[in-house]
Amino acid sequence: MLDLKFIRSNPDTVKLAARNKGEKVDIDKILELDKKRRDIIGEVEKLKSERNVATAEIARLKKEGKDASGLIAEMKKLSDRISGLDDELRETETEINEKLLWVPNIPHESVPVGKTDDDNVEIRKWGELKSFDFKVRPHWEIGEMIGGLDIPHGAGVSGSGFYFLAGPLAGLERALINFMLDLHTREHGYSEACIPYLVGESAMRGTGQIPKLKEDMYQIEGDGLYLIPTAEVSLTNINAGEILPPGSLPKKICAFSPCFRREAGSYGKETRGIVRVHQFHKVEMVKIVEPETSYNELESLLENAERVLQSLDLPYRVRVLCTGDLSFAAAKCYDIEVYAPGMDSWLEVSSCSNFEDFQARRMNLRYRPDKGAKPIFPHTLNGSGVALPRTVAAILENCQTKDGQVVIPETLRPYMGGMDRIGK
RNA sequence: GGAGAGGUGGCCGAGCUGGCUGAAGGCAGCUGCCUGCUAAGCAGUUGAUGGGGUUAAACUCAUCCCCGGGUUCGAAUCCCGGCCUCUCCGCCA
Repeated sequence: MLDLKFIRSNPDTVKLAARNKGEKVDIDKILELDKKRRDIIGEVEKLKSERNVATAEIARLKKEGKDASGLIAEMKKLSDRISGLDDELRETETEINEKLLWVPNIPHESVPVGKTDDDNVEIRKWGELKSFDFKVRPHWEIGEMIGGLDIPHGAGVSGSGFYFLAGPLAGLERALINFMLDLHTREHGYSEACIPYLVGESAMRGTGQIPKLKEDMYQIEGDGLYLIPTAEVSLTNINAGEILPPGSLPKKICAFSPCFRREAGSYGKETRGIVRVHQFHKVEMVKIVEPETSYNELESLLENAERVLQSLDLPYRVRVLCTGDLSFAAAKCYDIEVYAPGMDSWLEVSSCSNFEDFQARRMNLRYRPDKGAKPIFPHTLNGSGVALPRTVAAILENCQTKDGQVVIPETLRPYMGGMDRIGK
């Protein structure tokens, strides 16, 4: 959420940002409502001030045993007017807030202006694309060959977009989770958290999934809860509504969680295999930091995520998203895409974003820089470190052998009881 | 799920037979003073949001005692709904 005062004094900046992001919002309508709101406030507060004076007078008269009925009758009328104006004010504010929730964050000046995925700019590549002296297979074929990737039964139990992992492949999944958490907690300075997977509507609003992306969320009927699409929601909202004390930033937390996404409207795209599913596991990193430091923190967050792929020796590229591909709440975002030779495509396994104070404002998360200082909105960031199914797919495809085995990356072997390959 | 109790400022804790109570008292914090040092003591001070105002402050007005409604000239105080916490019972990994 943007600061209403900022919108008031920089309407053109906000309009341009929305246009570059491909969002339609009526800023002028918001400004008009804001004007109306301030007019009402001026009037209603004047009346309340009058009432406060009269009320004290009534109290005094009564104490002295004098008659106050005339004044009381007068105040009754005044109070009616006040409550009428209060209603109107409340309605106006509700309307403004509702509209503010639909105003996207402003892209950072370093973000390239563009429309689609094609306008994203590659920052760097890491690792060698391996050459194979046999016909490389996509991960779903390898998964079937070595056993353990069971998509049909997932579909049978839960519908399309769900799958089972079994045996050593399930072990690979668990090894990856443990490895990533160990890396981030032991070497990157994050503290580990176990988090709620079901969250309330206010948390979803806080990080920006609601209202705009509501259709993509699984909702629990009857309880008003949502299944998290990412651990970001629980982690970033952890101190929502609070004022963090001096010295408490930066706060760096990571967590493993399942992620649930309806993927509404994306059928037909990338549906083979396990690169687009309704439920997957992910290790997520979240930072809450002082505003001046947030862009440095974004770079180190990105490095933390890259380390995962480097340790696994998987080639990847990093791209900075253009304005049109940037998500609603983000000011800047890097995607990390791992190369999958079987599919001959780059799979997004991490998004590292800086939201500046957009989320903090929505969830009223504040920070007091020094004792006695005014609270400010901290900046929030998050990045996947990294998403599992696509990483598993990339391992299967990059580490496959001619005779249909998969060589386990050395880093993971200690996590798999020393096992060095999967397959017959 | 059933039965009770409760949610007040950074913390503890009064007020809750409605009226200078944004809120006593205490602790913590800050600023002076004082005392060889420390401790103690004395005086003062310390919340948030929004409107107006200012280059910025100062200043000023309104609102805020879990949240949302209601009663009333006036509510932290009374009434209704919700959320959360605690205790006991039931259930359960």
